[in-house]
Amino acid sequence: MPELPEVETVVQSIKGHLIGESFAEIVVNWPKTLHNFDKSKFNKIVTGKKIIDVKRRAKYIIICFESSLLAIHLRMTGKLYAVNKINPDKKHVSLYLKFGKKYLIYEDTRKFGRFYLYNNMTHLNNKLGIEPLELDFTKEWIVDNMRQKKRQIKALLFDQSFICGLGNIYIDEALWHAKIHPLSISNKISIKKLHILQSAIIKVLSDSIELGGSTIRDFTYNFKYVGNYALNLKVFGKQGTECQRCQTIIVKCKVSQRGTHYCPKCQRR
DNA sequence: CCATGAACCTGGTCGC
DNA sequence: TGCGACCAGGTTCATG
Repeated sequence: MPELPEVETVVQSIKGHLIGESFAEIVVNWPKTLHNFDKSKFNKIVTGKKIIDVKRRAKYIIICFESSLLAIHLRMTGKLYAVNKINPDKKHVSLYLKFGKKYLIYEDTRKFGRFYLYNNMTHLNNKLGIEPLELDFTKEWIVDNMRQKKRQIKALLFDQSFICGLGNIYIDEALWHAKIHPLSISNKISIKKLHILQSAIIKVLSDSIELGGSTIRDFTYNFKYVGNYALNLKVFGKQGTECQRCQTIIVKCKVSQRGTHYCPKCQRR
């Protein structure tokens, strides 16, 4: 489920349920989900503590308490949602948390997702890069920082310590908008294209948030959540179809070990 | 510093 | 219908 817009969508959908409440119990079915703590540490530090905020940092969902926080990363298939009743037929429920009369369910088919427990944001802030939807992500920033690196642009955009929140879908989309080949080397891209890339990243992410994220395949959210941004995708999953700008057939290849979609005519190397 | 490949997991799809 | 190969929105670690 997880790039910035999808994570933001999750945060907005659970926030109202959680603020002001506190967790009464944790039930863990897949212990590895708890990355740097266990059930007894959770009970000491989190149980009974008031939830004062729920927010997003990069692709992490952050549940804040007075003097600690839970950071949740959905990785590939994690889903986090609030319900009034447990559904015992659900497969892949890695863990759930009871709060008030409700439950916060964490479901994860592939079991890659992780929960982290920290005192504050320092650890995450130290390893995460700039937030693309914050005001300091400017045209000057992207030009300065791309010039200092000498890397394949797609790999660089994947790097969460550089710009955070982008993933395979929105990288391909942003590069198409800016007419940049995914293998272009960061310090050789024209200033003009970098400027377009900066606005394309912001546009692609914020448009998607507005539409509730992209729901590819069957990743609907707790029945009521269906992201509609998939309708706006220009290249992701469009291999074999015509480019909307020049009618050339979109191709798919591998970059950074990931399926990569681009227009061979608009996006020259 | 940078690129590549493997590992972590399960399920869906495609070709034979 | 069955089976193997390959694919999937992410991150981290080891290796060259």
